[in-house]
Amino acid sequence: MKQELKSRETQDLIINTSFELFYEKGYNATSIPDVMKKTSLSKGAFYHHFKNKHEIGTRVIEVIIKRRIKEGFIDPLKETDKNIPELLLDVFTNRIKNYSEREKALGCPANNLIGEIGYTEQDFRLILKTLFEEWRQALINALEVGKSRNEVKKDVNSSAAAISLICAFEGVRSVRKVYDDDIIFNEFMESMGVFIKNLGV
Amino acid sequence: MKQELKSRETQDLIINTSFELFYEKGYNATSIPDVMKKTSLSKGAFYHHFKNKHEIGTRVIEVIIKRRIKEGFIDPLKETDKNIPELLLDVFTNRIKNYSEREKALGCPANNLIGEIGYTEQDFRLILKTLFEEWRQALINALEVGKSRNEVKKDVNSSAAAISLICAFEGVRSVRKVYDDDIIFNEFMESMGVFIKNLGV
DNA sequence: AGTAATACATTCTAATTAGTATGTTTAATA
DNA sequence: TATTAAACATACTAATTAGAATGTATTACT
Repeated sequence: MKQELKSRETQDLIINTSFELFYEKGYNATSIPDVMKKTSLSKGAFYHHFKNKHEIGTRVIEVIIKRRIKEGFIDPLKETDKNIPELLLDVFTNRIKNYSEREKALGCPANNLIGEIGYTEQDFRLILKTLFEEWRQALINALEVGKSRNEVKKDVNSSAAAISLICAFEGVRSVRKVYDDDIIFNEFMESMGVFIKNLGV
Repeated sequence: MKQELKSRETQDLIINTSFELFYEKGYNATSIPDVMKKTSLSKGAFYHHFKNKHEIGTRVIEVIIKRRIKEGFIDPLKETDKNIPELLLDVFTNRIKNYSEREKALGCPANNLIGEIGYTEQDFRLILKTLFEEWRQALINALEVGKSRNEVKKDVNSSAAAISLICAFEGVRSVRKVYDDDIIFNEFMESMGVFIKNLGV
């Protein structure tokens, strides 16, 4: 059992380190030696636990990126006892405003991967698609709950509003990367706030 | 003079080919041999005309990507004799709906580059920033003209609306890449249409 | 206690890379 | 026409890469 624990620990270390480097330098620009140097482990350790670079890529998406979006954007939407527009406002503006400089400068890890992979890595794309779809459904559900409680306008197209929020969010994070300052970022956040408030009755 | 013409022709071929491969596979995943194999020219030709990979990267952004955004999104905004909301609707929804399958699947070249480059390629980021800023100014200007002619609501924050349009556009193109189908894409386009119509009086 | 399997480290290979050096041919120039 | 310079091609180097092969120490199992 001690061995299994050690194995898990090492795998987690490799996955976390890979995520950090993918996030900072991009997937293609990060090599396995790069990752393993940072873990202070050997290349042998890597290939003992993972088949190849593609596998660590999928693991990073499945474990880290998925968790980040779930914890930050999907799970909070399940607190449907709260007022829905306020909940959305909190998730999409307040939370984002408090991002660290690093996170603002480096953008959204999921979005970065999407940008980097063309038609090449279809596996990555499909995992991300499932994740985005889960996110979209959570938003739709929240909006529908809001409608049923008369917190959200009945004529709001939940599906369209959901996808708008996701697109807008991914969009700012990209554009913010280019600008690397908060001026346009905050300006957009205001618009986003207006948009969300307009969903409410 | 014949020599200079040939030189220009070759450079253009290398730049165009580089763009295509960067667009399809990403900047980091594309090698100089990759590019030169596709041009049917030799590596010597590349290094005769360009200093290194970084230079072709900047040239691709400065020449191809800049041109695409200017022709597709900035120049049309200068036709301010047209009704502004209609103009925006045309640029941001109609035009995009008619994108080729390839363009929809591969996303926005500028956005892809932003996703791929972290803090690494600051030079690329700065060129793109200038381009985005030009785009934003053109949008602001169009909206202001619209206000002066009473086509756009006076209480619209032109700057915020401009950045919203850019972020939304870049956002969909990312999200569309993940989904790889037109359902959410068209749904978002509708929302975008509503947003633009709401800018009008 | 002895055997096997796991968790690595070390060493290797074969491919690919960016970039250089050195050709050769064609075109411009004096 | 002779010289020079530009437009490439060919052949190289040195580094880096993914991944395999082979070692060794530690843990689990009988």
